[in-house]
Amino acid sequence: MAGRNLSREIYETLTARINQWIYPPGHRLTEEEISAEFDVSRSPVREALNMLVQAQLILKQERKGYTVRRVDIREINELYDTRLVLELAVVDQICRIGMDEEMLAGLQGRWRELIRALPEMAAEAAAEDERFHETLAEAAGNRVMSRLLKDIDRRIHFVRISDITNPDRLKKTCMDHLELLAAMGDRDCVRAQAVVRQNIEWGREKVSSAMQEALARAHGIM
Amino acid sequence: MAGRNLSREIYETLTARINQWIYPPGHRLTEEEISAEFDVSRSPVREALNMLVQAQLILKQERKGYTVRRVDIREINELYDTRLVLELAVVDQICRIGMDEEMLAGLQGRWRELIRALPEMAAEAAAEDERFHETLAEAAGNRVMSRLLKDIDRRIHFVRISDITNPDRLKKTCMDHLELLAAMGDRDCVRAQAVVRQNIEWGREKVSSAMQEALARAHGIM
DNA sequence: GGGCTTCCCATTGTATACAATCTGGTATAT
DNA sequence: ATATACCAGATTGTATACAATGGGAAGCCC
Repeated sequence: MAGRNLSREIYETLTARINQWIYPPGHRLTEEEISAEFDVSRSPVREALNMLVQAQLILKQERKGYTVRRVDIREINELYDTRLVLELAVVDQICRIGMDEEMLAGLQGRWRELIRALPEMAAEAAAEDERFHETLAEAAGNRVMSRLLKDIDRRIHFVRISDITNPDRLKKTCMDHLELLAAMGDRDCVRAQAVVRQNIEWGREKVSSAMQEALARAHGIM
Repeated sequence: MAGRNLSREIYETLTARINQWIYPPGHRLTEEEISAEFDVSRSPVREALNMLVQAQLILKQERKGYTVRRVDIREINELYDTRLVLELAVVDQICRIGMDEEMLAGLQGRWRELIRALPEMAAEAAAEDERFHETLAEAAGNRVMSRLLKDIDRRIHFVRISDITNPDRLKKTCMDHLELLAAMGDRDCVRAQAVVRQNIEWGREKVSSAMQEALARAHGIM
């Protein structure tokens, strides 16, 4: 059973399960059990679990085991605060140095497309949204911030997914993105930052309802 | 050879060696070699190396090996930019909510002590400095930012160490910290942010000279 | 019955063996 | 002389076996 990277595959599968609450918060994971399920040895499983610990998705208690991290409202708020700070900096930087015309046009095109083809495109929208923020951070010329934003997004993924799968919310997300792009095109920093602030705060308000949805979905599956 | 956590010990030893440029950028590391040196199996070594990859200190090329990451000036600048953004947010938040009187007094006391006992205290100053920024982030009530700042500090550690070991620079660091504390005590956000900005920009200017020092130190050791 | 002790089981921590893959060089054919 | 095929060494990827630890349940003493 060798060839391609097992650790990564297992990591991604487990990540998905955690995000979908198939493994709900508090769920216990053991190396033995997972290696049995995937029919691999403990070695790659162990690496996958270590990655999940690094990604802050699970908790490791030495010699005791792994558990899916409980949702901590305060922490989610801190993540939103941090994301806000970083995105404001990114947008500020872009307004300062200006955005590549081609990139701007490309993003606008894609999001206009998306808003037109709603809600069939919803599935692709999730990935597209992550790419949007990633592209912005890169446009600002700061790969470190780009990566931090990605890490933060991963940790609030289960909340954001609600924004995306719900057609109404997705529509608002599209509008926000287009307005943000327009503001940045005009290099209007104040307006751009206002959009970002509003967008993120609006997402934050949805946290508790998103959690309920996640819980319901988890129960629906089981 | 079991009992305490070998991976962590190895990780910390290797981290120190990388920061001191005992393993200079580009240096190759192999699991076999390290396990031989520490007289342990490849398992804990492998975990330690994975941690170093996560910490962005080394690079892993699948089925080829590990190398100490080369210093990338652009990346260092991005790290400084990110650190600036986060620290400004922390200070802003503290000015907004006010700082615990006791904590403020404690920090002021310690840094006045440090500045008085210069330069004998230089050794302790390094750890004290990291604790300072950590305490601030916690005072702002955002543990996520605290952790991110810590991660960033780890990655620019070899630069910061120059600021600390050099008596003149250390003195300036102390003064900056005291002024920052004073400004935050007055809840004077503008002044506090100005101090932070100045302090970080000043550190950034020292990057290239710090790198030369690190290189010289590395050669001196060898 | 309550508290203490002891033992066993679950689980991770570590060691070792084997498989797969990449790199480089060398031999061979043209 | 050059290009190609192939072999050997180095290195990580994976599997398996054993050690150590911690927790909980059962049993025992009071």
